[in-house]
Amino acid sequence: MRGMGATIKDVARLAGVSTATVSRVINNDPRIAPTTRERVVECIRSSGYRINKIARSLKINKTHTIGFVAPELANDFFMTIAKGVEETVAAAGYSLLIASSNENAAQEALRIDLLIEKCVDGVIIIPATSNGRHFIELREGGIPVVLADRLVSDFPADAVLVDNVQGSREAVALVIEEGCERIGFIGGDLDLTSAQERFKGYLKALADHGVRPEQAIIKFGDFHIDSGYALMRELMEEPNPPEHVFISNYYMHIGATMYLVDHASTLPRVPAIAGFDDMEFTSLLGFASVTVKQPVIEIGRRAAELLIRKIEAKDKNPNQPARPRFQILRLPGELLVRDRPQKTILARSDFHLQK
Amino acid sequence: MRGMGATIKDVARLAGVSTATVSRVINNDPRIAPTTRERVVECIRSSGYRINKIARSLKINKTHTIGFVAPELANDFFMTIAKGVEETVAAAGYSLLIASSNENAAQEALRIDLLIEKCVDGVIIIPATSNGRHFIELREGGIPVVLADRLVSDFPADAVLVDNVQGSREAVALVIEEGCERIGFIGGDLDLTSAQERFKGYLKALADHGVRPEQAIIKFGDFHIDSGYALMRELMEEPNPPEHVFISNYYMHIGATMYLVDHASTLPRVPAIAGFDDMEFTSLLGFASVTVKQPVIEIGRRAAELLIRKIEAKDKNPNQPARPRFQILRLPGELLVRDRPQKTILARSDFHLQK
DNA sequence: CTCAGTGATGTAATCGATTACATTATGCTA
DNA sequence: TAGCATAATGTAATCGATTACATCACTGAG
Repeated sequence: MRGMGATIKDVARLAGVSTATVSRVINNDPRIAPTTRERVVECIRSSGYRINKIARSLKINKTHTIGFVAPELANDFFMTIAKGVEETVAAAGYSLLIASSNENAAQEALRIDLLIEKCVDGVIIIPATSNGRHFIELREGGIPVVLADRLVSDFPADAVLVDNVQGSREAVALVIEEGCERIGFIGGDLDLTSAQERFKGYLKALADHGVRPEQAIIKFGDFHIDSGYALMRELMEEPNPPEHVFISNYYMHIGATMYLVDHASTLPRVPAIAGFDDMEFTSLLGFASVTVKQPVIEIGRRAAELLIRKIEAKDKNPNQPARPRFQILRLPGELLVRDRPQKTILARSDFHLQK
Repeated sequence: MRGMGATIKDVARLAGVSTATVSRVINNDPRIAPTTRERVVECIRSSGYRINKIARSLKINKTHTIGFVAPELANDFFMTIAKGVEETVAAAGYSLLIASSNENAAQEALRIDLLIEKCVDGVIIIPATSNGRHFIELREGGIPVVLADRLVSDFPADAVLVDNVQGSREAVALVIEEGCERIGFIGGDLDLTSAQERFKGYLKALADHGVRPEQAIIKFGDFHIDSGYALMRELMEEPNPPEHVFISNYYMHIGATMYLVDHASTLPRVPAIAGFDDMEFTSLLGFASVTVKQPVIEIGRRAAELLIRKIEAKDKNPNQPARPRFQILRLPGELLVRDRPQKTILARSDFHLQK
């Protein structure tokens, strides 16, 4: 913290006024005489005074800080949401206290405790698991919450996320309509609502077209690169592998692609991939046919807007809002159709370490 | 902020003790009688009391918060540094106030002002530009600073970064030793020290081997995908394009690869790429020969450790540390050698929007 | 028995702001 | 010119903790 900066008292003494007057100048209270204001402003400058927002927060009971909890920081998807959030809250005069839950409900609970103690004005959470029991402490503390990307059980709340069912349903439908009915599925842990919903969309698309789902070519893992790699292997080692695979997240898509690149030469037929998520590098993944592009930044922006609205509503009317219904905003995904799956082969080489 | 939570006063009343006693219990002061402690603890639980760290911070003049300023949030490299920082500071009991400078010195200055006013205990900055004049306000406020990844002029400070010169020098040397002397260069804005240093390493490697640099195949841009794409085009449109190109950052490497993929069929010869940075997706970039892998998380960890040491030193001895010399920690990069540049072609297709 | 020492707890000032309320000065009306 | 509205500023309580110092009870030494 600041070592020995001037305080409001120092400025007051210097300007020969009371601290109340200085405070009013700082806060642009209109009933300060222009000449006084000028003198105070000058003293503020000459003393190098800077407001201490900790003191201010204590008094006005508002920190202008919002908490953001994500399962992981080094993750393009989550951090693009964070970017949307930061943009939006910064424009509204808030700053962002960020915490990683490390994909772990216990750590998530700890981080939330900390945010509460630090008196954040609101919180945006990308839940680590489907377990939201520990979020109720926020509610008890009267802290507005908005969830992003995923929902949780035990804790109904406002949330902003993509329309997962619709997205995967459309992508899979498109593949079927192009003439391929046997579509494999690679998905994330069904504990996560996003994984559930994307699976549901897949099943719906099949049902819409009278296609019966086939156990053997439906695989679940955990939304990470390695899992995508492993599951694509499992699929390709089936007696009768599918010619098209729907992969329900970006990182699994990458892992699966890596597997195909590594084994392209030995596979009888390289499948095409329909994928959920279209991120910065998706266009480099050689086997993609269709992808569902999430409006990722927009998810962050909307979540932040919603949160700020809630905070300001609460500021105006601090007694029970008792709003009984929560708002779940499902933004539409965008279907990106690529050329027919390429026949060319993507190159990948493992490296060996030198020296 | 919290609506109506119990305060230390409420707990004190409930337990029939003074607030001092409650505070001592909270802070594990040993001279509290076991029976009293028990009673107070029970009252804390039953009242749902949580400490208000804002009030505490005001009194003890320490927020246990550190600021982190990066040029961009949705960036794998910066956020991997952030991950290392978060891990480390969280373990030491600090939390992270994060801000994006949007690659813009003016915004950077604003964010730093805000961090000062919020009384952070220290700051880690990945500078947006080489201009560090606005950092001196931190010094004046007595706030410890550590820079990461880049240095700035006008503000000598502790810093943690990779050894850029050494990394690019080794990578380029390796290419030369493999028999290719005409190596193109694609680099970032020389305003950034990282861009400067990597260029310097390139030149040094050439000089080491008696190779004269060739203006026409040395191109500068801005460390982004589009710039990499554009510069690779420029290079390939030279009358006599090089057969090997050194690209001095991850995103430019990606952009350049995209250009090559898009134009592989029309190019007389697709160059191999030696690159600075080896990130999650580098192995998917088909033309890489050698890459310099930065210890990215480690940069974040070390920066955080250094900062925390400085903070704690200052806590112990708040008067002028006046340490005259700053510590610049240059971590070694790791050279990753891939198989010879692939002859296979990576596939990429642009998409068209449907519906 | 007295008194110093020790342990447990309380009193009250303090951190740096904000703000309700009080006070004073000023101008305007009748 | 009295009287009152209004403008400008000051006084002091307050936010919720921490902590130096004071107090008090008890123990054991002399």
